[in-house]
Amino acid sequence: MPADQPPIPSVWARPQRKREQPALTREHIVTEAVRLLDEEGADNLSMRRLGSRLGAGATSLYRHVASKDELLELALDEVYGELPLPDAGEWRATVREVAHALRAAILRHPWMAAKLGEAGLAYLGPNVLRQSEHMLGIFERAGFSLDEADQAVSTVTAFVLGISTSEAAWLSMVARSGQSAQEWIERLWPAAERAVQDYPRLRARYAAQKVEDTSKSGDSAFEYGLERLLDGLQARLP
Amino acid sequence: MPADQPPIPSVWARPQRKREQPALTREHIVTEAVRLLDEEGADNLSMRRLGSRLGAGATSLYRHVASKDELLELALDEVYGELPLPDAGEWRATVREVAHALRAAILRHPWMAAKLGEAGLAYLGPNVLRQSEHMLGIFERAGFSLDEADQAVSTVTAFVLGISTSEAAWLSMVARSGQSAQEWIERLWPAAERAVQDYPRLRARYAAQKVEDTSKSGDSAFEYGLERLLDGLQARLP
DNA sequence: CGCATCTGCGTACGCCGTGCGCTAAGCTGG
DNA sequence: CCAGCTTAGCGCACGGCGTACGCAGATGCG
Repeated sequence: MPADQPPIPSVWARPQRKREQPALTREHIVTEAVRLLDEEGADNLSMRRLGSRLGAGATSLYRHVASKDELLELALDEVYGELPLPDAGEWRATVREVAHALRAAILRHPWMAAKLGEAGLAYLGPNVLRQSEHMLGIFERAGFSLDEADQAVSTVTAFVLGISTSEAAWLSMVARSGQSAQEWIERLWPAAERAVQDYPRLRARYAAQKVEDTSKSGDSAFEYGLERLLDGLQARLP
Repeated sequence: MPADQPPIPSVWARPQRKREQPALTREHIVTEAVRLLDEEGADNLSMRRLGSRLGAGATSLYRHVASKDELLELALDEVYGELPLPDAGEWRATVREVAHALRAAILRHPWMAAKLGEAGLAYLGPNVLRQSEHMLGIFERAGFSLDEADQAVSTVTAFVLGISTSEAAWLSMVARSGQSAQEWIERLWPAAERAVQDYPRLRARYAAQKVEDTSKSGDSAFEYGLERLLDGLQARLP
């Protein structure tokens, strides 16, 4: 380490970065965190790594964010902000649109599912609140009481979260492995075949899924469940 | 550190623990891990802590378990083993029973929800497989094709997982805080009130929930959603 | 200009998961 | 009964983690 030089009395040599923009903003940090999570997965988000991506030290982030957990809550709410607030005529179509959008967001950001599982939905992010209010409105206008609309929203959200979580876990696993989904299936196949051999129904299912396109079968399972749910809700209306 | 003593040539002094039972078994480790998770939450499970609970060093566990992740998969499957495989007459009642049992297991072991979110359901634990096969059978006997039974199982499971995950996250948060649920609500109240004040429907909902028993309202939301889902599925049968 | 305030950072602490190589206990074949 | 091999458990060490703390420089205010 060289001895610290005497300061050079020149305007040009002076550091002079005069905080044109504060260089580190909560917003900036959160959007970069989302990027890092998307690109490298939840395991690879550390304050040090995030800091260095922003050209800053790890502990500098703590000026803008209380803890890593808080940062993750912010990231979650950020993604919720991507969701639309559609308001078409027919309630089923509207709910369908929101449900599809939520699932799409989770599949775009697979780390979301696990984090939602830890944080729950009670954490009061403004975008989450806005989305909830909006969905309550949709069901109320469809003819549900506020009480029942609340339960309906919980039900639909739970279904979307639950089914997308499984898909997201699968996506994360494949992404971590660095292989393609097809390769991963091939590799898993022998173990899976052995595991299900005592279960005739599972065996038939696995065999069928081997030849299917994985993402297509996810789509159809999602749509099937969503329609059943909407059917069940619709039956409550006069 | 004292110099190592010369060995005492007596039968009684010799260590003599002759591996009556191997003292550390995969089974033993997994059940203790579940206990630790239940008592202290997922954040407080570390290999060192688990080891010391078993009177062993942290790295000794690795003789029986490949990694912490694998241990968690084993713990998950262990809990799945608690679930019943009911086989009564009416399919709705049977599905209801399984759904309630799964939710109860998640609420008993709140760490499960988050771990399921990371691992997905594709991890081939024998107890998970048995449960899946059983549910496929229930729906098939009810009159669904195997194809549709598979989607129905996914749907019901997704709903139960999704809604229980939210409840479990809430329970974990309360447990971590060391306070009672009621105290926690009181403390959160001012912030919540401020957050929802621009959203009339949410405001009404929050106000109503303040006086309700939290676990009761969880029960009723669960039952509502489950019945709607079963209604929607039943409509597919002749 | 002087001072209070705020931002970023270096250092450090106590954890974590886990790879590696040692010891000693049991098993096996002669 | 011995020699050799397998195996369970452990101590140590490495690199990484979240984050508390206090300093240094820049900024904004009187």
